[in-house]
Amino acid sequence: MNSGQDSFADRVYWLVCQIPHGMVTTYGQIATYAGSPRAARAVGNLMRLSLKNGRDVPWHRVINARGAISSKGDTERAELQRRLLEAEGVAFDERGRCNLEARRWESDEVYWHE
DNA sequence: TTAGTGACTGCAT
DNA sequence: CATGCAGCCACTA
Repeated sequence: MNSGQDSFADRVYWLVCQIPHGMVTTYGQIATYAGSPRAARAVGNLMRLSLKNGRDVPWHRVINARGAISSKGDTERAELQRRLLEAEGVAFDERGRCNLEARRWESDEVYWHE
């Protein structure tokens, strides 16, 4: 769909913007759709940068593969992320995990392929 | 060009 | 289950 001109970061941002309200997806999933299955960690970094740079993307809809919110020290952001998701109807249990099975968003089209 | 960074992940314990 | 850890990767300075 896109000419290979765009960077990994561009594809990631585009994909995250496709996640519907009330749905979530994982770093690994975005990385896979963006064409680099093992770059989940890099996706996390990009989400961090997007927030820092005030990019207009629903970064809060991206969580880890265990269905939880990755805090890694930034409890402040983690709580905000949880509030934003709960406001969209995504519930978290006592262990801080949501029903990924039911809430996971999956792209309905093959966006990127080499 | 290179080394440092970290919102990840799967597997072993 | 929960923890720990090594492997992986794109972005930055």
